[in-house]
Amino acid sequence: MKTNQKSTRVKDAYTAIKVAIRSNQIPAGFQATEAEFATRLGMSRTPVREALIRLEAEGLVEMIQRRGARVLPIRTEDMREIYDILMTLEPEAAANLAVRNISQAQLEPLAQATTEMESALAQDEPEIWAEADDRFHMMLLDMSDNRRLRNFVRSLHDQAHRARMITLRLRSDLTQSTREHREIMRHIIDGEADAVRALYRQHRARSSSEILRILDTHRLVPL
Amino acid sequence: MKTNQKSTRVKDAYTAIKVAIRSNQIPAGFQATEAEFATRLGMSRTPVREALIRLEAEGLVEMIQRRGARVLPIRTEDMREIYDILMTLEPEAAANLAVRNISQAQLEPLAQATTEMESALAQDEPEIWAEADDRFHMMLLDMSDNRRLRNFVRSLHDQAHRARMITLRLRSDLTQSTREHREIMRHIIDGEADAVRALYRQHRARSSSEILRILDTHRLVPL
DNA sequence: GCATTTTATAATGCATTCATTATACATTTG
DNA sequence: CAAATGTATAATGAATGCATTATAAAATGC
Repeated sequence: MKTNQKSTRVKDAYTAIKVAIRSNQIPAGFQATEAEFATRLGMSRTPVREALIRLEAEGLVEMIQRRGARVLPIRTEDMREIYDILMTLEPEAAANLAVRNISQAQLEPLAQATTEMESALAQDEPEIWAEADDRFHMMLLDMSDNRRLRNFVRSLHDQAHRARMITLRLRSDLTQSTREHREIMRHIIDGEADAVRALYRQHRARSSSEILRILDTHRLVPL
Repeated sequence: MKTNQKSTRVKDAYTAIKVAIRSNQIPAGFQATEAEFATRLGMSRTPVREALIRLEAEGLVEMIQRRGARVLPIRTEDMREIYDILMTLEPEAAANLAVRNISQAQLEPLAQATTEMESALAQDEPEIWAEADDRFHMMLLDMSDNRRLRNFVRSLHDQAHRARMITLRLRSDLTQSTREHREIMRHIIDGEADAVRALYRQHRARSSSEILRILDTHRLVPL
C-alpha cells in the first residue's frame, strides 16, 4: 500500500500549528514572527511561512506586515457570519441526501454518533458530546457529492471550533440538539427533503443563537 | 494618501497568473514547473511558489508532485458543484437584503448595470453583457454584511468565469436573465424576502442548467 | 523482444543568505 | 515638553544553493 503520505515540513508545520490553535495551546490573539514559529517548530522559516499562508486562507491566522502571524480570535461577529452560512448550506446538503434514497444502514455511523452523544450527556461529559456531535455533522457532510461544499463547510467548522468549545458547558440546548439528530435521520431515510431542510435549519439556528447569546453575555473570546 | 499598496513579487505573481488564467492566456490544463513560471514572470521560484499556494487554495491551480502546477480545467462536474452552491448562497444573501429596507437609490448602480446588459444585448455584444452581469451580481453580493460569504462566493465566480465565457455565445437565456434582474431589484426594494429568494434561485437555476447543457452538448472545456 | 535493474536527470523541499524597509528609540529642535 | 528628525534594529521579501528523490532513460538479463 502506497498511501502517499510522505510528510514534508510544510505539512508538519501546518498540522502542528492547526492542532495547537484548535486546542488553544496557542491562544487566540497570540502573535509571533515567522522566525519564532520556525524556532518553536524546529525548522526554518520557509516551510513555516508556506504553512501560514494556507492557514491564513482558511481563516485561522492572519499575517501582518512586519510582525508575523497572529492567531485569529473568534469574535461574536465572526460566529454570526459562520453560522449564517452554515444555516444555509448544511440544511441544503442534508436535504439533497433525502432525495438520494439513503438506507437506514448507510446512516448507521450517524446513529452511532448520536448514541454516543446521548450517553455523553447522561454522564455529563460535554467534551465527548461535542466530539460526537462534530463527527455526526462531518459524516453527514461527507455523504454530500459536492467536494467544494464539503471543504468549505469543514473550514467553517474549523474556524468555529474554539468558540464552540468555550461555550460548551454553558449551553442548555444539548439535549434538544441531540434529539433533533434522530429526527433528521428519520426524515432523510423517509426521503422528506423539505422536512430535513427545515429541521436542520432549525437545529443550526438554535445552537447558533445559544452560542451567540453566551458569547455576548459573557463577553467571552475577547481580543 | 497612504493606500498601502506596496507591491511585492508574490502579489505581482498572484495577480499576473490569475489574470492570465481568467483570460485563457494560460489555457486550462496548462502545466509547468515552478521554475518555468518563475522564468516567465521574471522572478525567482520563491514568490511564485507562494502565489501558487494561494491560487491552489482558491481552486484555480493544482500543484502536483514533481511536475509543477497545473491550471485546472473546468469540467462540467465542477460547474455543477459551483452552481449548486451559488444557487443556495446567493439567493439567501439577496433575501437578507430585502429585510434591510434598501432604497431604490441604493440599488441605482445595479440598475445601471442592468441597463448596460440590455443595451449590450441589443447590440449583440455578449462579452459586454457578461461583464455587466458579473458586476451586477458582485455589487449585490458586496451589499451583504457577511465577509466570509462574500469572499467564498467571489471565489466560486472566479472559478466559473472561464466556463461562463466559453458558453456565452451559445446561450439562449440572456434576455430572460436580464429581465429577471429588474424583478429581483423590485422585490428587494419592496422588502419581499421570500420572493427575492425564489426569484434569484430560479435565476441561477436557469443559467446554470443552460451552461451545463451547453458544456455537456458540446463537450467543451476538456482536460 | 520484454521485464527488471541501474543510472541520469530534473524538480522539489528546505536552509541559508542578504538587501530592503518598517518600526521603535534616541536625539535634536522649536 | 511636544514634535520632528535621525538612527539602530529587526522582520520580511526574495534569491540562491543544495540535498533528496521521483521519473524517465538506458542497460542488463532472461
